[in-house]
Order: sequence, then structure tokens, then C-alpha cells
Amino acid sequence: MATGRTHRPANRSRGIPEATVARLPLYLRALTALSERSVPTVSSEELAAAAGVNSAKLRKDFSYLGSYGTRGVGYDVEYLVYQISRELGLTQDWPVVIVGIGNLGAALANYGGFASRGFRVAALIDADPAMTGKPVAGIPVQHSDELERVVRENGVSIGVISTPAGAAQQVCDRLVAAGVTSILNFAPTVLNVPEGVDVRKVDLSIELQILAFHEQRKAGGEAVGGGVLPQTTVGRDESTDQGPDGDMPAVMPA
Amino acid sequence: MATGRTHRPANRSRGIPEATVARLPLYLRALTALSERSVPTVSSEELAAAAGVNSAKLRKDFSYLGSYGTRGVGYDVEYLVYQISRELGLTQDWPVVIVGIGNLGAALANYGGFASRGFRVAALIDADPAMTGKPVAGIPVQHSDELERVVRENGVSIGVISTPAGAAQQVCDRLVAAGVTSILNFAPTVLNVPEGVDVRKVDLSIELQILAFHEQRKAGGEAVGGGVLPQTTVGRDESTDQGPDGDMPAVMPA
DNA sequence: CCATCTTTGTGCACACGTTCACAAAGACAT
DNA sequence: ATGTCTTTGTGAACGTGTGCACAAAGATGG
Repeated sequence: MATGRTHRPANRSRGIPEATVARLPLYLRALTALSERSVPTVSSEELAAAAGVNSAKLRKDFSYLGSYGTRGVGYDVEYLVYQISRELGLTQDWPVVIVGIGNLGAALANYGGFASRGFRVAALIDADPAMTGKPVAGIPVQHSDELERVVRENGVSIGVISTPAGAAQQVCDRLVAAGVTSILNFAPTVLNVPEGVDVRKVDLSIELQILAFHEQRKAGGEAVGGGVLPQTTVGRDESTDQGPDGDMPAVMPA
Repeated sequence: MATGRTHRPANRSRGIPEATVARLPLYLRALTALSERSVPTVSSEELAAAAGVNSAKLRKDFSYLGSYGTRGVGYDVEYLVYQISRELGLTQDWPVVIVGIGNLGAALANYGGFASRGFRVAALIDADPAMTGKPVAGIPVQHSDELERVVRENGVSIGVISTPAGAAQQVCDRLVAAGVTSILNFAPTVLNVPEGVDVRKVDLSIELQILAFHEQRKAGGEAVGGGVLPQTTVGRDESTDQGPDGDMPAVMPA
């Protein structure tokens, strides 16, 4: 604390690695838990264990933020909570709109992790007129027609899409046109956005498929599937039992 | 270059990169859509555009599976669908249990992307006795007491946890003890599992925080309360993502 | 059969991410 | 103060992922 004082732009210049950014929320969660237990300081080793990462990685991650630790002691929990929150932009209020209030949209609206992190559900939007006015998580659902107005009036810059895949691109376009520049997409489809707009996707089906891959490998790589299968015109085999809808609905249209 | 048998199965030996595995479901989705439109072949360029990735990356990814394309022509859609499905282990049936039938659990149970990919919801489990017997997505919810029996009787190896954070570790332990070796965790907590068990996590709050970070950066680091940001000329030289995709996996291996 | 054209498959270079291992910084006891 | 002990911060090695650019493979037309 003596020397460095606050200004320690170490690596802080303007480049925190993406991989590090993705872990900051993880650290923040662990630190918040410690804070609630009134733990004053924590070592990189302890915190790393709590966050489920390797301690060297954690120290390197923190080094991108600056030198906030004390050698021989560890990190001040409260201070670190503040620094990470600030770095992530959680010290400001982020109004969010959720579009597509099916099962998933409702789950998101009810999710406590939002409010506790500076995210505020500014509006719930659904295309189904039958949903309009119906309260979900205490917030009345609004019709899609209101989308642009809601975004503008609330200064929303983050939108969450939990519609069926077929509607996602259109919703995305409207959100972007209205001023949204970050989108969290739960619909199983690739979204095209103009430059400057960030999209992150969460695809439940993809996660399961990745697990299946590893599961299959564990179960004895060569067991199922019939081995090599000479080229031949594969034509059809029953394997393509793809339903008529593929993987379309992310949530029930309600 | 591995040794020996340099014939058909090129790099297929035993090492498909994780990053490639994570993209296979993406390709599969795009290919399935093409298949439904009866498109016979597709070039790496077209398919890459549909999947939202770079074509060189796609070709390299496919090269790990083997040489399944025809130069000057492209890839046979049906054949590739089969090969990727087989590689991912989707040609077999994967019974899945979902534990924690709140809003999110219900959304998952209703999610169409599961059934259409070889995943079958074998059971829904919830600790609340008031839920027992109540049908969700056409499947009656069973009480937690049934967890072990259900896993054993159905040969379930993949479990989905959508409980509150406080219950997740205990549920995880029971799933693992009963024989589950792959877990998809939606609870915002780090799960400890014995070696040999795969965990993938999806944390909605974390995704939003990552978006907030980039959003803050876009806003010039200036504290931007509300109001609409003028669509600044985002022509950043950052050479940002080409695709609409932040590219970081939505979840990370635990 | 030869020429030409298209598109794959991949060598290579580079960027990014992870981990090791250790010097330096500081706390603390004597 | 001095020495010892703990823990950070980071240089360097290593591993993984990405993208360019091009030779090779095969189609197609004459």
C-alpha cells in the first residue's frame, strides 16, 4: 500500500484478456460469499479453490487489474469485490429487456442473480397478445409493439432473447435498431448483427451434445457406432431421425 | 502427424480438440437445416457462413474427423450429418434426468432441442412434495427420494441440475453416487466432483456480466447512467470478431 | 486427354491462454 | 533490526487455437 498507491496501470492499459474477463464474475461470486461471512482477507490459493480454478491463473488474472494484493497476506476481500465490480461495470445500473416470455423467459425474469448484480429487468416482451398484461416475476408482460419504445425510454443497451429460433433474428434486428448493443441469445440460431454489437449465446442443446461426446468417449470409444463404415454412398440410414422441427423451439411459445 | 495408418482416418486417431468439439453441434445444426431443405452438398464457405464461423476453421475442424469432402464440390450434407452425429455420440439414446423443477427446470423439460438430438428426459425430480406427481412437459415430477432408483433403472449417465445453489452440491453428490458421470449445472455454484465426472456449467448471471464489461468499454468507460448512446462509429480497428459471436464458449469446463 | 476451374486439406506462423517456478515484497516474531 | 516465513506478481516455457495462403485433388468442358 505504501508505494504503488492507487494508480497502478500495470497491464491495465486497455487489454484485459477475454479469458480473464470471463472468469472475473466467478471470482466475484466467491468473494461475495466470503464477504457475507465477514472474512477480511483471502489468499490466492483459497480463493482459487473457491472459484474452481488454479491459483497461478487467478493471480495472473488479478495482475491484469493491478496489484491489489499484499504479499504474505493475500487479498482484501472488500477491496477486491469493489475493484472487480467496477471493472465489470457492475457499479452502474443496467436495464435489461427480456424478449420471449415462455418457460425460459419466465425463468430468467425470476432469476435472482440479475438484480443482485446491478441488472434490472426493465421490461418483459412477448409477441403473444394473450400474454400482454400478465405479470411474470411481478412485472407485467408487454406486447412486442412496445419493444422500441421500452428500449428507448429506459435506455436499454442489453437485450435478452428467449424466443423460438424462428423469431430470434427479427427480434434481434429490432433491438439493435432501437439502440441495444449487447445481446444474450438463448435461441438456437446464429444471429447476424452489425459491427459494434456484442452477442453471446447460450445453447442448452449444444452443451448436452458436448457432454454426450465425452460420455461416449468414456464409455469405451470403439463400442457403439459401428466403427469405420466404408465410404460408399451413405445415402440414408435411420440415423437421421430428425424430427420435423429440428431444434426449433427454445421455449414454448405460450 | 501421428504415426502409422495414414489412410482414411486422418487425424481421427484420438484427439479432437476441445474447441472443435464445441463447434460440431453448431455445424450439425446448420447441416440439419440444409438437409431439411434437401440441399445435397455444401461448400465450406457456405456452411461456415451458416454456422457463423470462418471457413478455414471449419475445414480444419472437419479434417480432424477425416477427409469427408470432395475437392471442387464440397461436402455431402447427409453424410456429414451422419458423421458428426456419430462423432458426438448422438446416434445412441441418452436418458437424462433433470433435478430441480422450478421455472428453469420446466423450461428445460419443455426444450425441444433435447428430444430431437437423441436426448430423452427420463425423469423430472424435485424436492418439494407439492410438486410430486404434477406433470411438467407431460412427465410427472418425482420426489427426490426416487433419484437413485430412477438413475439406476434408466441407466442415466447425464444429469441436469437446475436447483437453487444451496442444493446443487448435494444433488450432484447423489447423482454421482448413483452412477451419473456427466453433469450440466445451471446452479450458480462450483461443483466438486470426483475424477472421471464431467461438469459443464451455464451461469446466466455470468454471461450478463461479461456483456456488461464490454458494454461499459464501448461506452468509453464513462459512467453512462441511462439514455441512448449514439450509435458511435464502431469501426474499431480491434479486428473484432468477424462473426456475430463473441466466440467464447457460453460455458467453460469445470 | 488436356486445360481450366473450384474447393478441399494442411503447413506454417502467429496470437492467445495456461502453468511453472521463483525472486521480491511484506508481515511478524524475537 | 534482522531473520524467517508466507504469499504475491510475473518472466518464461509450453500448449492450444486461429487464419492465411497455397498445393493437391477432383470436377467439368472441349
